[in-house]
Amino acid sequence: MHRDRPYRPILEKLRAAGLRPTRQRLGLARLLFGGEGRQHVTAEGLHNLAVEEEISVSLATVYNSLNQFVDGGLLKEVVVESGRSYFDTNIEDHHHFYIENTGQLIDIPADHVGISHLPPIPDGANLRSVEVLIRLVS
Amino acid sequence: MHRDRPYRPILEKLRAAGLRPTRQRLGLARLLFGGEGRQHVTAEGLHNLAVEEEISVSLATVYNSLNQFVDGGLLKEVVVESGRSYFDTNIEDHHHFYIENTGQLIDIPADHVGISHLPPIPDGANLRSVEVLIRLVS
DNA sequence: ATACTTGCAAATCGTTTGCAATACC
DNA sequence: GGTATTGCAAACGATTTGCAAGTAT
Repeated sequence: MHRDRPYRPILEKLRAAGLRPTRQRLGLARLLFGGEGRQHVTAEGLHNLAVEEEISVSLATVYNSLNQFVDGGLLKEVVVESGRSYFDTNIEDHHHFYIENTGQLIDIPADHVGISHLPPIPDGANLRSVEVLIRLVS
Repeated sequence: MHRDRPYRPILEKLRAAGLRPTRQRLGLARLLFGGEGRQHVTAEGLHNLAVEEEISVSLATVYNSLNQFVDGGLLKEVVVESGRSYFDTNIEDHHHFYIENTGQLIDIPADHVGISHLPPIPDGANLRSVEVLIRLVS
């Protein structure tokens, strides 16, 4: 690859996830994790962003990359609407506001929600996550 | 309509929601709210059930009916996976366990989860709901 | 050199819709 | 009779996949 900005940390991120740092994965990762760092994106949104930034990548590759980033622990998927997937660059435990009419997602740090007790987990099951989703309309 | 079991309460439910009690809506409503009362269904699951019970109804009508039931306040939609919608006959405020590998949903009554504090709601927004989803794997 | 990745177009999945035939009031 | 509802098939939007061409190590 030609002499682009190195972005060592992003390159490392990809390697850490076991992904070859290809032109398109580097470009997408830079949009997601570099500089201003997007919080929440949809596949289509990220593709549009890439097009604006002159990063040439197909929508199929955006989908594939997002899934690989999720599998590699670089992103979390947030499900708030059936039919559209959001991806969150915040991979820590946390919660969300979802503004239904605008489709906007807003992070809520885990410690801003106090959960005082939970029911016992069904036999034989293992806890994956506890997600609080606060639906709003504006 | 021929002399089927009357199921007065179900008929009333439909009327209350402003829906004509047609053969297929009555059949579906009976599956959902009558007797054993299913908790959680998908459109396809309900359609299969209908076929088993010899209720002749098309998948399109199942989808339409489920949406009408939601609009009429007879059902709630639960979003846990993008790409598939679950419908819940429990219309009270409550939470869910979701067993990811089996796709099983389990209700948690609202008072089994203690939420001690929430962050302030963004300006100009109105609260719709607070949903706790506990993801599990078994 | 080899295995992995890409892009395109076609395929798939769940869901919605147009419209003619049918059922409800 | 007039309007709402149904069923089918076609349309849909989001996402995935097969495969030939291109790229990273």
